[in-house]
Amino acid sequence: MNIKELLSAKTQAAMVALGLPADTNTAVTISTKVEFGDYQINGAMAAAKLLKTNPRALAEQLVQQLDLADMAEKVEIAGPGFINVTLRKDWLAAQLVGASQNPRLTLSANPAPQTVVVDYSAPNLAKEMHVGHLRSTIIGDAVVRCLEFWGDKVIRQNHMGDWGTQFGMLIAHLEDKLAAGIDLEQVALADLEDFYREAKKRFDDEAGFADKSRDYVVKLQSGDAHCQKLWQLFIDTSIKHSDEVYKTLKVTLGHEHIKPESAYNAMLQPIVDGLKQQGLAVESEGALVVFLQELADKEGNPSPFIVQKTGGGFLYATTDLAACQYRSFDLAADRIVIFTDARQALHFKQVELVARKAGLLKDHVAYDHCPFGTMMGEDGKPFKTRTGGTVKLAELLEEAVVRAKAVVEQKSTDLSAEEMAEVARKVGIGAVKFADLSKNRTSDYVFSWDAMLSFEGATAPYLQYAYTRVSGILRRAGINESFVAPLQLVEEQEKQLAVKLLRLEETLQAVMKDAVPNLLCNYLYELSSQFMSFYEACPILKEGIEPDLKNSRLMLSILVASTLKQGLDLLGIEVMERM
RNA sequence: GCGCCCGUAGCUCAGCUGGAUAGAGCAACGGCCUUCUAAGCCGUGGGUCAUAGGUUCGAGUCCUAUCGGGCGCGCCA
Repeated sequence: MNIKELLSAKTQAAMVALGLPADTNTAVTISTKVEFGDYQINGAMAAAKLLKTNPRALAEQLVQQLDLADMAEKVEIAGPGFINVTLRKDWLAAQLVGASQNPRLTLSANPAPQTVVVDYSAPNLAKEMHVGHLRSTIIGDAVVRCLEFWGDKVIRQNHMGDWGTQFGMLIAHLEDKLAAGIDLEQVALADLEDFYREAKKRFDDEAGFADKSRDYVVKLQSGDAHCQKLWQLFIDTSIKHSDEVYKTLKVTLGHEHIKPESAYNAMLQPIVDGLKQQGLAVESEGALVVFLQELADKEGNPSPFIVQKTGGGFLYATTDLAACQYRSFDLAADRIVIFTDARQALHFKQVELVARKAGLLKDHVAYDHCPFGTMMGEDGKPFKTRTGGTVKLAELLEEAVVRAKAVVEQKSTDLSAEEMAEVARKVGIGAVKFADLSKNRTSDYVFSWDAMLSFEGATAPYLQYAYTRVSGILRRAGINESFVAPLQLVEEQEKQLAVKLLRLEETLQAVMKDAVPNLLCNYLYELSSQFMSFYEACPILKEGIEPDLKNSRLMLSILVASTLKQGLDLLGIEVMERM
């Protein structure tokens, strides 16, 4: 059910009947104020300009053409030509029938399922995951869950960084550690950051180490068995680290989704050869470069895109072209969605241009690079800890659970110790995820321990608390999701809840189109907030409530519970019956 | 130098294809627990939407310039 689409379709038909072109913008939106009804149609004003008529008169003609009697109790023209639609309560109630018994809730069927490749998380295996990796990982995962819930075929791709030049240095260092008889997991790679720092220090200071490192990169990439073995050892251990973080975050990435940079190695030379043959790549200053006139500066100097280094080495540009080919042809993607930080925006623009020219992307395939802003410190400068390092993701998550536990112990005194630990985990992790997911993807954002670990206001615990309140009612009433009763929307709070419940599809569509889960966060917060108001204003299990009204309110509560639970699940946030 | 992103309340942020009197949360202040979980609810105060022009019936949203911040621009990823 998508009320906005329904209204838009009806408006469009009415516009065509009045002689307007079929592509006229109907401009159906949600009303900004209760006085303006539930939805408003704003298209009459722009259309009037097209027909050179009076907008108010056109609005009146439109209203006469529109047949909304079944769904609207009031259709009013206001101001210069706004059409305000107030929906009928019985119509709203009818739209919700059966939703609680349907795993898709109020969603309609997906008319054209797509194959969508989603590239997200992509940690650099040379280093431990830090807070900067949070965004790509959980935004990507939320979008993936939404697409799957909607009914698209999703192929997850974890484009792990396992093939860069720093791996020569890392395996050279690892070789020496192992030679010294040090246990791999317990000592050598327990802390990837320390390991990296040690290796870097030797690379900078120790005579001969840098040369050996460079030699090892070449050997590794050309298939030398000894280097491959050491590298594999390092990669396996490093993946274990990211696995733990994924598990804690409830991120749906597994080993089967790993498609690391190294996996494209064999495709690189043929791609570069192809670019040369097509005349796209030319030699320049010893390297092979594709010059892009589309991205030229004011003087007409084209933007260079290096696909092969002097000496023959390949770069991430080449790998990303290979990824285009693999996803478009082997995986048969209709759409490719990539989550990385905004600094790579130019790079991906170049990749798409070159891939399309070279035929590495089929024409119909959408290529969406979804950037997100840089993480800033509370001083507004790029984020660094006091020691100049980064905050490890694992540490942030641990701290979140510790802080949540303190709150839970203070507020949830009638839970067992095990229940408290479980609630603390869900609240702590949920808070971190919600804090990040609820922000607009594109702007830079400020990293703050306190903001990220806040449990009051528009936070995950607020939504989780709303869920426990509904659960409490259903538990006390002795019913579960299979309970069915007719809905009667009497109070304003009840009607508003119904409208909000029916807005799930609208919200999901917007989230999937632009890969912006913050809209789902807003939606769920508003749903919870409206439920809280309903909870305060509309008693359910108290004395003197008519049985029909009580059952109707229980029905509404079940719909809120399912939508909240499902919605939070789409964000990868867990709920609980009590807290 | 050129390019991309951003600038909304004291703070952190919403604001969907341009729409009516710009919304939340935090912080501040005032109410509400013998009645479905007070991690809550109800209310008050707080804004020249960076600045100046422009397009439009209508601009936080589109265009231009300026200021401020972040980032990117040939062999790292």
